[in-house]
Amino acid sequence: MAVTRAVETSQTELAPVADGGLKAGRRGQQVVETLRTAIIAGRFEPGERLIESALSTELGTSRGPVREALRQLENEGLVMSLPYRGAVVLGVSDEEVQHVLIPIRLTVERYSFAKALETMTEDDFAEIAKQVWLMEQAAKSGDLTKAVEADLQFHDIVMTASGQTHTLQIWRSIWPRIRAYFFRYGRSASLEEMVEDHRLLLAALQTRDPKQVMPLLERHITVATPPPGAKKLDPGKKRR
Amino acid sequence: MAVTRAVETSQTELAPVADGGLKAGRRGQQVVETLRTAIIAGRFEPGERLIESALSTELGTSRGPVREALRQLENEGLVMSLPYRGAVVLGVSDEEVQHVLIPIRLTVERYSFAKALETMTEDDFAEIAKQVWLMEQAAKSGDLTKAVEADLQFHDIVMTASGQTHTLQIWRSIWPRIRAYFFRYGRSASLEEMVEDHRLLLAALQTRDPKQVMPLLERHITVATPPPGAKKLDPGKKRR
DNA sequence: CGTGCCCGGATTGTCAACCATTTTAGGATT
DNA sequence: AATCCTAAAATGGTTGACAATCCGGGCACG
Repeated sequence: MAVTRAVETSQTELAPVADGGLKAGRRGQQVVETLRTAIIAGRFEPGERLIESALSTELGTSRGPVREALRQLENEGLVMSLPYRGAVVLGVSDEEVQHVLIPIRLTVERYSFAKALETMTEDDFAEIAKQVWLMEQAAKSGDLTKAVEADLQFHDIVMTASGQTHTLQIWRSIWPRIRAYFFRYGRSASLEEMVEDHRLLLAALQTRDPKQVMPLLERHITVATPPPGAKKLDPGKKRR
Repeated sequence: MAVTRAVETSQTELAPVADGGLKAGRRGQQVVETLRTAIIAGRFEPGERLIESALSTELGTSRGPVREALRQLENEGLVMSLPYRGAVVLGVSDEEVQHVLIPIRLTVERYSFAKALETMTEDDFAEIAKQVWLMEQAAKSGDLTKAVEADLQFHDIVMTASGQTHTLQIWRSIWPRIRAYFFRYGRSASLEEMVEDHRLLLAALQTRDPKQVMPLLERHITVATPPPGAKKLDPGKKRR
């Protein structure tokens, strides 16, 4: 009873999200995280269809949360959904990453970090230090996923601290595609470099001096941009 | 049976969306448009709560489409929703408009217009010309709403023609807040100026020469930026 | 032999009724 | 006056059923 696929057969298994009972919280959010992780990790190919009923039985929920999750993923640019045709996984072109996603990330992070310099508390710094430490551990054991998670948290903490609603919201809708891109094609710099970047950033943040922070930040964001060689995969689009 | 309000009593009436029977299509999408228009036009105050059940009865649909609509509006930055607390209308700070939203709009439109120069067909130009004409008519009769709608379509057509999925998606998530901002505080330039801008832009596009287009585009986007004097309104946010 | 039409299965969109979970606002108690 | 408690309000999720739409394949026709 193979699920219908639009591209290839890459039989992806998803663990139910309803079990355990330990991790509470809204089902829908867990569905989002499960699917997002799966897509970013490349467990779904671009072009592949995501069928609501299939996902809901696989994840052990009803269609409601799955529908909401798909909408969320659509806003994160990981899928595109067409009326009565459902959601398909999207790819990202090299060009859009370079010319649009990275510049936007630069814009939001520059603004947010500048704001955060004025508002961050000692607790915030401590929380960030924790993420740096986690990143170090992950780097030592070569756990890319954990390192990336810490990276993510690092930036999320700073941007949350800046208290800029829209900026944060936009950032959260941008990063998943960038991550997906770097996961699909050769990744960015080495894990060690990544840790070092963040260690320096934390130190700079503590000085609360924009002149210290901004160069590091800009370098950190723009450096992780490997040479092209990417194909796009960006299924069907019609006129308006 | 006044609806519960969090800020003031601004008794807003919404026409049902289910009637008529002429305009078909997914209910949910119509709900989105109704609410978006209402918010942008300022018929809901920032801080005001949007209650699913109230909206669904007012609009004549079930809660399902309303829920999806609220999610969509959340991605457009018009509302923010917190777990078990529902959706609240958001304001936009002057600063975020200047330092984040406008720069992002610049990024996506520059890229998209450049791409479109290579791909636009005669039909596209014709469709754009139609919007310019509609804008002229609206300007003559002083119909701001219609003029803005044509403006919107103008840019949407070009960006759709460019075929850049993510860029288009991001643009659609950005413009509503910018519109809301300009509607709330004194608007941008005059309608005549707006028409002239687009007329020139269309002519420039037809030359397919980036050197002709870009200066006009950048001026068009950045010019509409009235002096500050804005308050923010950006209800409750906690730590992560 | 190709072309176009029609049909039925698959999938999304919507509805309705219901219960669980959580927040919130009063009210009672101390 | 402050605290705790309770009940109403609202959201989150479930189920089951339809309606609307898309898509692929078979069939008749040129």
